[in-house]
Amino acid sequence: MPELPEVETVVRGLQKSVLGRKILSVWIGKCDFIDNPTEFTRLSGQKIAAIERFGKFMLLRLAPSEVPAEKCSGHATSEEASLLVHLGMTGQLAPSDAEIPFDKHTHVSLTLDDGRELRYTDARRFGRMAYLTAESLAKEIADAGADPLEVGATEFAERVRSRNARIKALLLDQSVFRGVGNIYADESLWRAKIHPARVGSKISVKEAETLRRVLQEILNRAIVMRGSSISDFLDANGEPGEYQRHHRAYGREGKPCYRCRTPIRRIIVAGRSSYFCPKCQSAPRQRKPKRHKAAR
DNA sequence: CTCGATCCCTGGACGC
DNA sequence: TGCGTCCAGGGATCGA
Repeated sequence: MPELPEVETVVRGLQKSVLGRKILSVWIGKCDFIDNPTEFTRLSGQKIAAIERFGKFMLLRLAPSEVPAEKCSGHATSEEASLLVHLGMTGQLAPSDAEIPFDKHTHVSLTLDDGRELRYTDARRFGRMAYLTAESLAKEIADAGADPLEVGATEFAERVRSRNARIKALLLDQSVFRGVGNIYADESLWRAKIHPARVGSKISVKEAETLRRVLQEILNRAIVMRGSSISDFLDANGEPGEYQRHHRAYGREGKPCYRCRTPIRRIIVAGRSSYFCPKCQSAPRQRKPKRHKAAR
């Protein structure tokens, strides 16, 4: 499942393989995951001028490809557009030789000026694509949370401690921090010894800083290892990542904690599986007064 | 504001 | 082999 490190890995691969290429034509299959499929015709003739990661999104910045100098006098129409890509759970964006047949779940294919095709393949179609004008891009950016790799101690603590939602929910909330998903949320909480059901406002400044530090360490380390391949994540070269070998909590239900050997437990927090060590990550003192649950 | 529930979607695991 | 069932999960949305 692509989170920040996986998306960063794909972006770096695409920067090497398709940056600067011109898009000659567009093919679209199923398009229920595309905001505005009819706009995709505008991709033709544009150049991939930059490729960036924004949270879990990839942003392919487009630029009108050069026109013979004498012909372009106006050039005012060039409102900079972008192609937004979210890989969802099973999305892949990678160049492919044009002769290779489409995968069963290839839904978008952009023919490039070097004969290859940049293909989007996504079995579950939990991803998202959109052709964004500068204006709609600005709105996407305005709605996003802080970049977890760049956020400072003060802002991190503020974003956590000003909320009454559980820390797990806050980490997953893309309007709080952009790019963190279930794996890296659990991994960072385990490392910081914070229970996933702790309420944000009850996290101490010290704990928040520990969490920020380990989250950044984990994300950076995972980027170096080219992400975690849990289900079917492959980078832009079709290769899996390695970070899943370093998971300490995620997916380890019943297995011994790497610190204290206590079996890792799995509970649902914020509607998501949450793996944690019941000994290292002590439960919040006061749970909400849930009548039947409290009785024992 | 925060929560849970529901939906989207398919493949993989599992039971029979 | 082939069903049926359950589960995974990011995000949108809706009602409590």
